[in-house]
Amino acid sequence: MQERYDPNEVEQSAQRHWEATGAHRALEEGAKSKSAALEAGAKKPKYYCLSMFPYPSGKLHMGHVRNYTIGDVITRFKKMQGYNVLQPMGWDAFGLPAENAAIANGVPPAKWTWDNIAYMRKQLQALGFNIDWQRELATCDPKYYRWNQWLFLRMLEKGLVYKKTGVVNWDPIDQTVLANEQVIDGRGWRTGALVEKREIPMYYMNITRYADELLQALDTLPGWPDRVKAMQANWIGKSHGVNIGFPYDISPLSHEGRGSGVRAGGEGSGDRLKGVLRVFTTRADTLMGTTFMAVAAEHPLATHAAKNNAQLAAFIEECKRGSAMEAELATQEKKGMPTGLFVDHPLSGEKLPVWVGNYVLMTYGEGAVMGVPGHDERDFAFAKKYGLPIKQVIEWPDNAAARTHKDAFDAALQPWYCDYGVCINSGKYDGLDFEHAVDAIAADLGAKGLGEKQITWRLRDWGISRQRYWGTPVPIIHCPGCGDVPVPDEQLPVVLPEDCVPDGSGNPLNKRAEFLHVACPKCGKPARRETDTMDTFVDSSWYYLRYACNDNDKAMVDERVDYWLPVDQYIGGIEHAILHLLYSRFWTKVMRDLDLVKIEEPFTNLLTQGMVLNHILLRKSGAGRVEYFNPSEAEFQHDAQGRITGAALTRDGSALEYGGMGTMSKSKMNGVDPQALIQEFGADTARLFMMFTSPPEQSLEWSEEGVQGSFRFLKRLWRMVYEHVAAGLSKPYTTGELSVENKTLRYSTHHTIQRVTDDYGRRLQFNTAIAAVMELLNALGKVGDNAPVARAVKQEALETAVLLLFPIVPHIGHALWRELRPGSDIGNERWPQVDASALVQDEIELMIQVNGKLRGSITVPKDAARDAIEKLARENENVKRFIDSQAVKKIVVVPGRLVNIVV
RNA sequence: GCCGGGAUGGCGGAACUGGUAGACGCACGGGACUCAAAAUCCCGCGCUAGCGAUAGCGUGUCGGUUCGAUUCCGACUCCCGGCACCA
Repeated sequence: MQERYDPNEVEQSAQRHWEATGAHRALEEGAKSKSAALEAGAKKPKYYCLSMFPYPSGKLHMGHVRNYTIGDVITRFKKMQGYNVLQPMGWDAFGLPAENAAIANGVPPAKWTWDNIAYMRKQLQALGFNIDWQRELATCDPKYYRWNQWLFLRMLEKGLVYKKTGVVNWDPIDQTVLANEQVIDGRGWRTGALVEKREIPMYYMNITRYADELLQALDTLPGWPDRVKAMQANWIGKSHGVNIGFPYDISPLSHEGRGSGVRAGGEGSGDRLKGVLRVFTTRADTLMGTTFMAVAAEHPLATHAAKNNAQLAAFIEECKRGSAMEAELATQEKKGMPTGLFVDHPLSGEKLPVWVGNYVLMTYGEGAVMGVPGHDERDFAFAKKYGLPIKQVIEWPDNAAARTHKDAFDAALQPWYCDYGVCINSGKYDGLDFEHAVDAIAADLGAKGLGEKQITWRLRDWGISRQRYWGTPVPIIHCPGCGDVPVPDEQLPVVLPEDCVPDGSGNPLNKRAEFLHVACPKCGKPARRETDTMDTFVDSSWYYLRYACNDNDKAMVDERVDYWLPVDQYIGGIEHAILHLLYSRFWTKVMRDLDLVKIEEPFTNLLTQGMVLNHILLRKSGAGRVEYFNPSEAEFQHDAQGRITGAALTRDGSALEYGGMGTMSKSKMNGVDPQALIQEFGADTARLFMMFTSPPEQSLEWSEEGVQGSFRFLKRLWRMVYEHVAAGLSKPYTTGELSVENKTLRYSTHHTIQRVTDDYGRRLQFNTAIAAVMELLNALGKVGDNAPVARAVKQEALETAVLLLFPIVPHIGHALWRELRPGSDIGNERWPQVDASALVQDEIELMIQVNGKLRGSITVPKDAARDAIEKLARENENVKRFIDSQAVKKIVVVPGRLVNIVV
């Protein structure tokens, strides 16, 4: 055995061995691997461990390394526990960055993407993951995306895909549609032109048809983090309320009332407009407090009123230009303008002015709200600003609990409140609580045909059309005679030409005659192919199914999907908590209803890993510009307590400002290249550092010293095995008399197995598992006894440490196991078992408290009686000082833990 | 604004079900080895007082429940993430 730990040699040798033995293949039969044969043919349970596939951006970043290491640790642990494990890998290969790269470098997105995939695959292989590479897939491969098209057509047949207009960001100079991220301060990122909103026809998937099921089924996912389920529930946004109609009969004569100074005009035109303005509200109990109506800028009534009112038209344009982002809507100043139109209150008949409000969303509910400034914060702000009346119609119920709450609220001096109470100033509804008031009001509205209870969803249908090149072509042909014709199945896939080079001005497919011009599948006459492509979330909505059968060119899925699915453990970033996971759940349910899969939900357990952070160093130059620097290029300065105060650029010593910790990103220049890390310390050190520095769900702070520490630990582990082996191998301990020292080490060994098994299997907390093994090795290093029995106990401890660490650092584990057990392969070893007899302790230590404060400890036999424990505790010298002459009121004994004497 | 998450030594973090706060590691200090350095090994390390035994204080702030609270409850402060065409 070599004395020095050489990660490079160890890792290459281990990887060659795994490659040669096919150690990472996943077979459906489950009984073909060597370790399974040891089980006398017993069929293994399957375990599907999946990490979210990467976008092939060029090279791996630390977030990938972390994500895939977590998955690999779980995979290898489960494998050792006797599961038939599948861990696949693939590429989320369509998307905007490839087009941006094409614009920048003139390289076709296809070439750029495939080159990136080749490089990143090498990087992943260098990390030693237990991945079955024969199942690899890339979503930009026609063999994959043809099934996007195929399922799209099935959904079209079922009415789950439909066409309607949608709003997009339009860059008038480049004549192209922009993603939100390409719009900066309302202008195109490349051209700087003011971006317009345009309505264009798009395809939508009817996810709202599944809204209720997607919401209900969250309760069937105990293995998902609560916060992810909360985010999804919130996103789906089911709310119970009442749809209320406010009738109007608009003629020029009705333009009276409030002196707004704005006239809707149209006098003499004589058109009367009759109808009903519909709103959705969850607070129908406040209907009698309505003092105005507010509609969205896109609302038909607003459009109508603006026809002859230039000022209003201008305001509407301003609103439309504004952001549709909820965060901005919620915090921006409430602005409005009266339309000059009035509607009738459905119950009181009172005339209510209709305003256009910038805080009303056309896309939610009916695009209009009833303004109840007495009991809604936004309405209140709006009414205050424009001098609209505020009417209180809810009073706190007459009970003490509510009154306290009310008083607290009044103390904040807010003249409105929106909590639930009983109706006042509401005529016949006075005295009714929320539920009864809503029922009564809904019934009365129903009798007049002006309202009914309704359930509204925040979730909207999923618009999948993208006016881009690098994506799955939508399999539709537009025929002047036959309309939109689906591409027949036998003509699939509609292959994307791979040699296009987008230049940023429009979709290059529109310039491809051979792609564009086709014969109509129905009538055979010249027709035009759809050039929109699909949202890349389509690609990622079902890739986890395809891993099971990526070689099937006859069907989207087959019976192997029934074997492997659902995914037992899914691992990925929290940033996908809503969209990707919701769309995947939706597709699973659609495929279930098409009899393609048998599962209800795709992912049984979900782990959302935290971000990888690093120091941010910056320098502000004159004109408000900020320049960022990579921490590896600087020396840090610390204060007396060791806190970072600043840094200096290594190359010229110039001062840099410290900007704290932030997510590794290109823009902040604080990324660390995993490749450099692997080259210097090896994959095992990288993996160990990632797993040791923080638990998977929390963010991870990069630290050069931390990496050094992980490397040092592996060197130490290597040396301990080396020294043990150099002194002659031993058989691991099985039976025989043990000294106290050896018994204690053996206790540590088995206690560590217990802790680590729980950390890997139940808690998914690897940092504490590693800490536990470190403790074991610390304990081992302290044993000086070298008699044969002691060496056997040490052999057992070392073997255990290597086995327990193997899922995290497989290469060194592979090498050390060969030394400890010449001729055997750790890849065939089972997870170590706890020997219960080793965990039996003769004596235990109990802490003694007096009035809850620690005052001493006693050591007692493990089965000591309560009386004896109390007696010993009271006799402790230090304890006596605190009891003094006071009477003991009570003694609490927590078995195995402590004694608390209360005086 | 809404929703979600978080706050523990100089730092990353541990304490799983209300029971020894600070495991493990990093940084730092001291020592051994060395001509010297690196590497490695050993010891110390929450704050304050004390030579020490030990004591007081201490888990963002304020209050509550309890024999006992980092953990449970109430109010608050600050930080981070998400909020519909990036993936």
